[in-house]
Amino acid sequence: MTSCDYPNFKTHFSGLLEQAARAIISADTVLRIELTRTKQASHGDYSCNLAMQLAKSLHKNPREVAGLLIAALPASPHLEKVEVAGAGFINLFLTHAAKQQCVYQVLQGKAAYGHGGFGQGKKIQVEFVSANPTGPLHVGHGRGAAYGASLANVLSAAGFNVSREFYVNDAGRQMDILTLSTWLRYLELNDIHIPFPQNAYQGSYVRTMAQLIFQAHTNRYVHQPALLLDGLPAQVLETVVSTDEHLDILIANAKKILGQDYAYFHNFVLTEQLGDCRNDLMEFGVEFDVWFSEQSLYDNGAVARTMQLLEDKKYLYEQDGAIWFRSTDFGDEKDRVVQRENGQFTYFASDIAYHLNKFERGFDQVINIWGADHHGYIPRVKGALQALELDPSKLEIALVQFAVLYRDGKKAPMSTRSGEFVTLRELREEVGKDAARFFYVMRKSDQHLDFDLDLAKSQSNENPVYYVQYAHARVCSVLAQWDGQVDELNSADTTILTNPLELALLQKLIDFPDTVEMAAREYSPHLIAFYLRELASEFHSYYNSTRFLVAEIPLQNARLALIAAIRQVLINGLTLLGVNAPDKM
RNA sequence: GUGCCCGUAGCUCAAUCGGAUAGAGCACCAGCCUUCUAAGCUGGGGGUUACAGGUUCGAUUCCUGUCGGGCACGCCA
Repeated sequence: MTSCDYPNFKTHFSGLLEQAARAIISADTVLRIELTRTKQASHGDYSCNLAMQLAKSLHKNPREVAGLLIAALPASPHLEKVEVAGAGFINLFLTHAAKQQCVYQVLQGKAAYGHGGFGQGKKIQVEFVSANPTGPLHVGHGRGAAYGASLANVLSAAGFNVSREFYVNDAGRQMDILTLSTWLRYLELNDIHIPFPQNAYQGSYVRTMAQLIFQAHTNRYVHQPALLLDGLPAQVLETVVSTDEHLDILIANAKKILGQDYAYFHNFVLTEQLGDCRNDLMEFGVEFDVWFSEQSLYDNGAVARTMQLLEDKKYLYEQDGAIWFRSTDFGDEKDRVVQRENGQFTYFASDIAYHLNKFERGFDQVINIWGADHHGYIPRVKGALQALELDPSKLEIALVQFAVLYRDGKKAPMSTRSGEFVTLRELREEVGKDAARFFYVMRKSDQHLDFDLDLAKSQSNENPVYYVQYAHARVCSVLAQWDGQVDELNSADTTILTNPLELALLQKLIDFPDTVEMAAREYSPHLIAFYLRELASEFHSYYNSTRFLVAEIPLQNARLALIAAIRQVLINGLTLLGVNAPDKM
């Protein structure tokens, strides 16, 4: 059987219902055919509420409309029967043959089963993580990484041409603070002790970087540290409290004192942190097509050009020595500074240039995955796009709530600056990549995630990923004990598969491509995780109720074909989530 | 204070742009291994979907208000 003989049933039945509807309504009526999978077997396999939608405009009751629609419904070889039920639902029943043939679709489709053409090859960019390279990734970044990577996989499977991008904030003040922090720690190693500002980077990795530089260069970068405190009020030496101004003075002094060597420190810490980040993500199964440098937007003049564009369109003005963008023209609460009094561009300025650059690259859709704490930033970015006469609807911003950590039943503190945080690397080492990846996408991304570290570390069966992986391992075990090749199962007679458990499993396999499409449409990879749990659950029930390796060869082959197909779909789904499917557990 | 998000079983969460009797997991109770992996299965109890109104054939979903929680309100990124 070829794929054109075997349709997507949702699409197939939607088409039939549309034809039926056209026969009883006027041509200009807008139709929205909604076909949903039923929850109860007695309601058939697919259900449609079209009759209820049309009842009002036709001045007939919904059940009567449903009757008319069914009467006008073209015949289909895949349709066992159609019924009117409840308030006017049209319930469609698939033939057993249609379900049974799905096994061949899966076994022949292999890794491609579930992939579809919903995306029509459109170019879509997913930008995610984009963490400041100022320290290790923590578990909050981990969620964005897991969500973004899974979403990108899902979109790709659904037929989009996906580009995964990491925006490297290598130009900002935070990098200067990290550079300063590292130099201060380096000076300490040379027995020069300058009070370490409270709001500088406290993490031990800063000392580690200082150590590396010290080991390679001893006191080469000591210079004149006494000048570092120039311009600082005397009392800062007496107190640990430090302000932004304090840091800015230290940074400016450090640049002056170090001269060319400042660039060495800056480059060293950037390279070190970015490399660490990249390795961390790679080990987490998260890879990017593009690492986009913020600094490059300054180096190639993009920021200046973008500011000039806004200036030409009269969206910029000067006040209090700074340059402001009129974001209130586009619904923002207040106008925003793009160039500070000291001449420095803000993060927002380069971000406008970055988004202009994204649009110039010709994506049909751009998705930014941000931590939910950045939601207030959305209106100004969308406003900037409008100011540049770009279509804001092409930019989708998916907010990911931070994971809230619990340790010993209490919230664990998480702050990059204070150094009190659980890193993504620690999490991976403790619970494993698979559990972490699955755990992260078990919840809808815009919901808070309570991450119980003790539970996640427990390596017990409470980790839901084991349940799905175990189903896969069980199929592998059975097939290993059978002395045949899976390819032989393509000729199995699946019409023997008629018990309710088997029919439900067959329907579940049919659902997979629809689930992938839905996950892509809704930017919701968690649907894949839920689907996999359900498929695994139905398989485990089947496993416990039915013996596969039986004497009757046709029956055995039919059952083995089914579980081989289940295994394939488990693999395909787990792959979308970046989770391994081990043969043995 | 203003804006955005959220409130579903004891706990953590689903519920396909408004659909049929609101579903899972964990926890709890009772069962199932001389048979392909018990990291499994079967059965059971558990709900006024925060609260009060509104919209309609139908509301966990949309609107208004109240209460409770989170986040954001920088010339940080």
